[in-house]
This record gives sequence, C-alpha cells and structure tokens, in this order.
Amino acid sequence: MIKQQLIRVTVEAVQACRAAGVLALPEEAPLPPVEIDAPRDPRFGDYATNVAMLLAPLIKTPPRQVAESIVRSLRIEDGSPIRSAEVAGPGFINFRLDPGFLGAALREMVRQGEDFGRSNVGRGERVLVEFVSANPNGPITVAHGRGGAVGDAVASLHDWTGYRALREFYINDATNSLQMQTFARSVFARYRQLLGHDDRVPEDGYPGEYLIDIARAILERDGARYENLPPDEAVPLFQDLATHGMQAQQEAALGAFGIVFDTWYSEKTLHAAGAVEATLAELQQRGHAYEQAGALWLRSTAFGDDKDRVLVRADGSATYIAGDLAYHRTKLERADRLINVWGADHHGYVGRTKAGLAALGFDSDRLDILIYQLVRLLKDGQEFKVGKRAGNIVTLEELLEEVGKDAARFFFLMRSADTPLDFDMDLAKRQEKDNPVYYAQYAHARCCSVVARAREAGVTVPGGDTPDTDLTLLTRPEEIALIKKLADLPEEVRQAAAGCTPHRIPRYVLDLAALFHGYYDQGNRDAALRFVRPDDPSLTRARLLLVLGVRTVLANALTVLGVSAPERMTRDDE
RNA sequence: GCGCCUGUAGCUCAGCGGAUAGAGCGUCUGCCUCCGGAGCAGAAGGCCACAGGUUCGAGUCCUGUCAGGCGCGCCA
Repeated sequence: MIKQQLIRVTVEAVQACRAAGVLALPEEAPLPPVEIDAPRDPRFGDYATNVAMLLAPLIKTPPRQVAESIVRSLRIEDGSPIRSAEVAGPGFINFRLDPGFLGAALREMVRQGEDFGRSNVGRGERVLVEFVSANPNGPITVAHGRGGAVGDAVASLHDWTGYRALREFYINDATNSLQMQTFARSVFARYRQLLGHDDRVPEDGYPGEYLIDIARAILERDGARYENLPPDEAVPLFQDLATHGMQAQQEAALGAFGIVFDTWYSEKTLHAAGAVEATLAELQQRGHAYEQAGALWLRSTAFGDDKDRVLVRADGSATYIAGDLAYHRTKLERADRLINVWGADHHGYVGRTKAGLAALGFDSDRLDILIYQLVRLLKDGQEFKVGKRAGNIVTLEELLEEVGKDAARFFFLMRSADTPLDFDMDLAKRQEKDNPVYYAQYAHARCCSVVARAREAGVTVPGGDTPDTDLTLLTRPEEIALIKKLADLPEEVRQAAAGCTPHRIPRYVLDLAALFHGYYDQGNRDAALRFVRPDDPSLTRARLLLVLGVRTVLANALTVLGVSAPERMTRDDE
C-alpha cells in the first residue's frame, strides 16, 4: 500500500516533467512501469526507484539528470507520503517517508482487518484452477499433496486479487484400459476375501491395503450379492463400484487437508454427452486432423508440438488426448483463463495440450500450466521409497496423521514449485523454532497473548477506527521496520498470484515473524521496550495497534496458505 | 539423441536487470526474578557450476559446455 502511493506520486512527477517539456518524452509514448523497492542499505532511505535509469536511454539524457528533473517535480506537501527525495548512485531516486504517513498506513491495515491484503487487479475475471486430478485407482499420495497445496494456494491467491477462482478436480474415470480392469479385479478379490474365500489379488494387480477399505465399503453397503458373479460380469461392475469408492476416499483425504473442490469433473460424462466426438469433428472441420493407417491423427506439429498425436485408434477408441482436449474446451467455456497444476512427470504433455487448443482455434495463452517438481520423503534422514504397485505408497492421510495439516501445507508451499521437495517428516513434527510452521504460528499466538495480557492489565485495546491513538509514538527502528513489512502484504499477494509463485508467502510470513520475535524479545531484557507499559498508556496503545497489525497480517497470510493461525500454541504432551 | 526443470555458504533453499548476494539448519559465543525461551543477539562461512555475449549495470537475460532430476506410447 505504501509502494502504491509512492508509485502514484512518482508517475505524477514524471508526467509533470513531460507536460512541462523538461524531459523530451513524446506525449503518447508509454512510460516504463515505475517500480519501488526497499533498498538493502538503510542509508539509501526507506524506498527507491530506478525509473530515471529506465527513462534515460529513451530520451538520451544522463540518468542522474533525469532523476534530478523528476525529484524537482515531486510534490512534497502536507499529506504526501514523502518527506524527502534525493538522487543517488547511478540515478536512483531515494525516498524518505513522512513518519505520520506510516502511522496512517498502520491504522488503515488494522481497520481493513481480515480483508487487508486483498486487491482487485483481477476485476472479476474467472480463473479455473485444475489440480490433483489423481487417477481413481489409488489413494491421494504425498506427491498429490504438493499439487493440492499448490493448486489450492494459487486459487486462493487469485481470490485475494479479485479473480473468481474455480477449483476443479478432473476424474479420469472413462478409461477402458487394462489398468482399470486389473484394479477392478483386485478389488473384487478383496471383496471375496472378506466373505471368506481364498481369492488372490492378481499377480500384476494392486496389493495396497486401501483396496480392502473399498471392498469393505462395498460389502457394507450392498452386502454379499456380488459374491458369486462370474468374472466377466464382476469386472465391469466392480470397475464402477471401485472407482466410486476410490473417489470417496480421495475426497475425504483432500477434505482433511482442507481442500474443497467446486467441481469434480467426470471424464465419463464428457464422452456420454458427445463432447469428445464434437471436439474431433471440430478438429477435422478445421483441417487439423487426418487419417493414416486407420487412425485419426492431430496435426499438432503445425502448432509447435514435436510430433503428431493419435486421436482415435484404428479400433475406433479415443485416446486420452482426445478426451483431454474436449475437457479443456469445456473449461474454456466456463472460465476466462485456465491454470493446470501438473507434476513434473507430466511436463511432456504441455506441448500437445497447447497445440490441441490452438488447433481448436483457442488462444493457447489462456492456459497456463504450472509444473511442480516431485516430492521425496525423508524419515530418520533416509529417503522413503514410494510406489503404487510396490504397495508401500505413503498416502496424504498417513502424512497428515504424522505431521498435521498445517505443517504439511506449509512445507509443501515453502519451496518454489521448480525445486524438488525434500519433505523432512521429523522436522515437520518438531515443535521448536527449527520448524518454520511453528515459528510462524507462534508469532501469531504471541500477538494474541500480548493483547490478552493488555486486557488483563485493564488497557483499552485500540482498533483501526480509534483516532485517539497517537501513532507518532512509534519511532523506534524496529517499529518502523515492522510497519513497512506489514504494508507489503497486498503487493506480496499480487506478485504471488501473478507469477503463480505461492512460495513467496511463506517466505514473507517467516520474515515478518522474525522481525516480530526480535522486537518482542528485546522487551525481555529491557522493560521499556515491552508492548504493554502500565506506566505509559499512550505508548501502550500505539504499540498494541502495531501488534494488532502484525496479528492481522500473519493471520491473513496464513489463511491464504490454508494454514491455521492459532491464538495459543498447545504442545502435544500437554 | 530430443524436450522441460535445477546447479548460489558445509546442508536445505530465497533472490521481478540495479547500490556491499540473503535466510534457516549445522558449527562457535552469549541471553529466561519472562508481555509463554515453541524465543532472541552475535561470530564464522561465497571465483552465485564453467566459458563467452547483450547492457550504464548480470546470480538474474542470450548462446555454448559440464553435472543432476524428470519426461519423451495408438498408457491414463
């Protein structure tokens, strides 16, 4: 919010220069975007911009001279966020803030409360985020967990920036593949085992324990009526029963992780509604499909793919990509922009999907595909090998039992999606400052604790709308630094949304928590630095407002991540 | 062989073309008559894989090389 204000006054100054003919900028030429940064070195003021250096080559004027002109046009008056501005280095403009302005900013943050951090850059645009989309023949794994945490956070970030986010799970339930038949046979075997038969799970089948749960659910609901079905009847039936059972399990696991999808979109219904045929017809009509060797091919090489792809096999059955293109078509009818969150093992499908959409006449830029690298589980310092067929998958539910929802979410979101994730389960369980999620949550709990303490001491806790609090009393460097950090939240959220980089938020949260813990601890060695100062009610109120600001920002940032912001921390052993 | 991702402190990682490259862990020194120590302060530790290029300015952009991960089905 502070940066936005500085950008505004800077742009006004540049425009004033242009209007006055001081800078030889053509009337119509677009100005380079003005960016405001907080310099590392405090000697360079509170904020700085490099806009003069960006303008200099355009108008063939030395950057420092451009900067001087802009500074002279800055309007520094009552109510301006700036107290002073100076030219430095190769042409930076360094700003020093008006102290009163920071107080006003803090008051506004607290007033906005749980809405602080929201913005409206999206202007109501619909963004459909498709994520997880696990096959219906296995449980949600930790790898899906990462996709889930990332997808949900990306959707939240868009909600917070004025988009309308839709969370969608695509169910690959239409498969007639061998894989699904094997899956059905495996569940059928488990079902008969529960009835006392000595059936065995097929050699190439699925040995996982979760199949027993599905079989049991079927048994409990429908009884023993399928006990003696011949295999050729049992397999198609169980494919259906097992798929639905699996989906219910997946939904429960994701629910426990705090993820609720707006839609579970079934591939099967797509085929049933004729959407796949319609898509194929469209491709043929547009001349981007051709027949060869009995199969129907998509000429995806015409749209940047490295080879053409089969859409319909010689036996008449549609391939996965045919269904997937039909699916993307429905998504594009329901949203302005699409974001797919895929694991790294699917990155090879980016080219053909975008090519297919282009062949259908869509602007393929409407689809962004966010690839996240895979997850390695570490336990006792050892890698935990995971595999579906091996039967030793670690499910998301098991991980949640071990480390809890908050730690799992935070850990999944802490690293850039581009980086493979080593998930250290021992660290995630630890209840100390080593564990970043506890560190962050503790900062929030401490804020609550301070406020509670103040109430006990009989202090009237201020709010954002209580003008009697004198915030000019907040003059210590720690206090200034905290307020400036708090003010960054909306910008952090915007950047994280725009770049689909949710990992910025945990970073930000940890930075803020560190600033707060640092200041808090000084009160332990110097009573004058405590938030609650019974001898000085005015200062107490001012500092409490700062604490409320920290609490608000931590709570909001954690909410975006799907991590809870507890009012007090309770140990497992308490 | 081709494509995508990655290479930054001992380890795990941040770092939208800007000023002296940051954090956590680990190591070493300190801090509880406390607004909850689930915390804090300080120290040490870097040819940002390598070589070229673009730029007033490159960890960041481009090209090449090397190393690691993943993927290259008429599977889903």
